[in-house]
Amino acid sequence: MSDAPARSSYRHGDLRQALIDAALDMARQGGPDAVVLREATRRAGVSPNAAYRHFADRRDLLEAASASAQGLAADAMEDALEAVHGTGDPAVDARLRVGAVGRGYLAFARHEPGLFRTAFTVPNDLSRAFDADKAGRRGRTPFQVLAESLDALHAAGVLPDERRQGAELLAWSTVHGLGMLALDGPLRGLTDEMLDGATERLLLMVDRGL
Amino acid sequence: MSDAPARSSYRHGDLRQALIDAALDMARQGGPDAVVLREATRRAGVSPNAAYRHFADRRDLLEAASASAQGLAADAMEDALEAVHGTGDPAVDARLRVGAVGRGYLAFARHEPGLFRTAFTVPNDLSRAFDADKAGRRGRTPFQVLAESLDALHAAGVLPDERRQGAELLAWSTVHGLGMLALDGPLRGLTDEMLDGATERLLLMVDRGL
DNA sequence: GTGTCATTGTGGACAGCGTACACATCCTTT
DNA sequence: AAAGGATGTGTACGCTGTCCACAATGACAC
Repeated sequence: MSDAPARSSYRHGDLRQALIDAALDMARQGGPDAVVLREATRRAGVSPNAAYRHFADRRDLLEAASASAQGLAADAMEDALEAVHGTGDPAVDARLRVGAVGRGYLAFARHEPGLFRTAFTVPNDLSRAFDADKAGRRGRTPFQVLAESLDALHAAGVLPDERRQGAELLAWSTVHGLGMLALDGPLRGLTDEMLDGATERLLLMVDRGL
Repeated sequence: MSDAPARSSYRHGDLRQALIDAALDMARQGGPDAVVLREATRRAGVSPNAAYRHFADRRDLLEAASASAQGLAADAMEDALEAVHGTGDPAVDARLRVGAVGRGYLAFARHEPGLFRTAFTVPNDLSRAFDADKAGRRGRTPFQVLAESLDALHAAGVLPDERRQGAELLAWSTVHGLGMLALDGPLRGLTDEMLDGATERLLLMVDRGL
């Protein structure tokens, strides 16, 4: 538990990113409420007020951390997507991919509950769902990953025209609800098996009901 | 903005309930994070530490407020249920009622966002989903209202045996997800019409997909 | 180089929070 | 009337987010 790395120069280098990293780390453990500005500056080896040169206030820092967390969520979704083995049948593949997106989302919720809540629980409207700072390693935000998988479903003829619009809402709501209920909500303490079962049934319902 | 009612006696009367009411009021405006213990004691006209005679800590107070909020959510669901006009056909009626439960849940989310988040976002596992302090005016908790409407669906023969178990998870996840996304999540700022549309499509999907 | 200046850091201060500890007041029971 | 538990008060502590004035730094014009 030594002090901070004691930067050599007066300037820090990249304080903004260091603060976001620290915030992300706290968020990982305790969710958005666990993000405390002073502690972030402490970890960066800097005085509390230094943070205000990079963020308007705590909320602002939290939003930056939330954006990063969304990027990590996107990565989890891309992971799941890459794990899909194509069958050659475009319609089947498109459906498999939509399912994978949902599975990836829920995997992220389960493996990184703190980050999940930080990503999707901090106010943040749709108009900014495409900001680059929310993108994962492949350059897509979670919303984009979902939307494009639905586009493919549409292109493959599985999802009829009149049901394409707003399909994001349905799909997202469903998996998001399970994630939230299983995390803080009344569904905590479900065994992994029960969650797996619920996940598959949910995805089946979406597949049929979209 | 006068001071507190200045209770006549040294004892308060029912401080516990007064604190819960104050907490509920704060939660109504700003959700769980807006519940501050000291402010609650101020509103009750009592010193900060008095709260500790009735609650272990802030979290404990918040949980009591959450339980009350769940009772109010149950009321909204019962309201929606009472608004259903029976058709005489048990199967149709059962389906209508399940839909009404979902609609009531989402109506509560929209009309009382702060209370909704207080009710369903504060950790709280299933094992305590039947506690009396979470019940509404008709004595049922939100979970019970849902579960019993699904029982009816099952009894009417609409929901086959093998799909009855865990059906709560599916139904609840779906509406809860929409509620959360529309509140703090990335779906804020949707117009009422869009929300209404999404709600109905979602309920339709559940009706078909359960 | 030297002077100027915006940028990015520090230090000290303040109010508000949750909570601990010691003490005061009241109600009930004997 | 005395005792004792329940419920309230007072004071205090460390922590938080944030404000203000000031200091160090690096970039650029001359």
